[in-house]
Amino acid sequence: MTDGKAHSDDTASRARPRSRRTRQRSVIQRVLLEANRPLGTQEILEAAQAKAPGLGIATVYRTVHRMVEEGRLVLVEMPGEAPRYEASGKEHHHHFRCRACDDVFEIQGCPPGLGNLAPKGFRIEDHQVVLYGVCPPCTGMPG
Amino acid sequence: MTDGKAHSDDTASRARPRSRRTRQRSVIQRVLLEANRPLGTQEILEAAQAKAPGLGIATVYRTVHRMVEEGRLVLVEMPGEAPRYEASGKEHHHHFRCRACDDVFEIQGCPPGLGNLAPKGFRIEDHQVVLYGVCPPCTGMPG
DNA sequence: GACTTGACGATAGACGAATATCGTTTATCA
DNA sequence: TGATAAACGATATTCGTCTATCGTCAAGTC
Repeated sequence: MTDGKAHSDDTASRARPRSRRTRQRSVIQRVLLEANRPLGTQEILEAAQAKAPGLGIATVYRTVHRMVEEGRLVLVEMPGEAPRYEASGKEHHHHFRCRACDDVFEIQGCPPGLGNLAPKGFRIEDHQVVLYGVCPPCTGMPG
Repeated sequence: MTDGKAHSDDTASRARPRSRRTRQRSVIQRVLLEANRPLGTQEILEAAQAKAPGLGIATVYRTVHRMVEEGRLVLVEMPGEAPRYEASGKEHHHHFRCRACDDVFEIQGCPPGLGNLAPKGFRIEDHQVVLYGVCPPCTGMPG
């Protein structure tokens, strides 16, 4: 570090260059925050390009990383798949992955007794539950 | 395809060439079947090389794939990590991942009520539970 | 409107995991 | 024991994901 906190704009993290509000950035943010499910980079790219033609994959990565750093986005990893991202600040929840459309949905709630699963000696700090099956649209049922 | 099934050796799967019992193969199999936890390809390689110096990574992949095809091994995927493999035929179980040593352990049992987690309309076919924390050796406790 | 520089798009490169290739070794069996 | 081809080790190649680079564009500011 050089002179550290220069004057004011010195929030929690480091003094990052003042960010600009661009069309691409707001589109990507809107896509992510309005989706009620975790999206992968390719999904984000396609959804964003619908609203901002020409938008490139590098911008998706740049924006996603920035949002994660800012704490507005959370990384969601499903076994054997590329990372997805979802809006942060939600209540504790898990995910459901549809085997028909490959989309991932949020599942509220949490099975009880998870803390007692591991035998004595294991210190459990966290957990993750993934459900697999078919989502309502793919079963032909309404939401 | 040419003439299809030629004469006899036409079991359930395709007619695979008669397999040979080599030192490398038995070492890898033993490593996997004796480990009571899922192993990654690198782990397998290192463990196997201890008993069969010079053993190469290609042989690990070859053997693992063969064992999966044969149904003797099961693919275990943890979020955001490379595949692991464990002996098949075990009872339904889940996994615990130690954040200190990165090893993955089997956890017997299964939290109740998983089938009721998803809202109406979702057809749940399967599930996976991953626990994170610190394993007994890493906490300094005995097994 | 002009300037500064953060952000953009395109794309080459890095990276780790997995596969394909190929000459050599060796298990198997007549 | 000798012939045959499965299996081997080494390594080049591929693959998907992500990062770095760079010339251009445009948001923010005076």
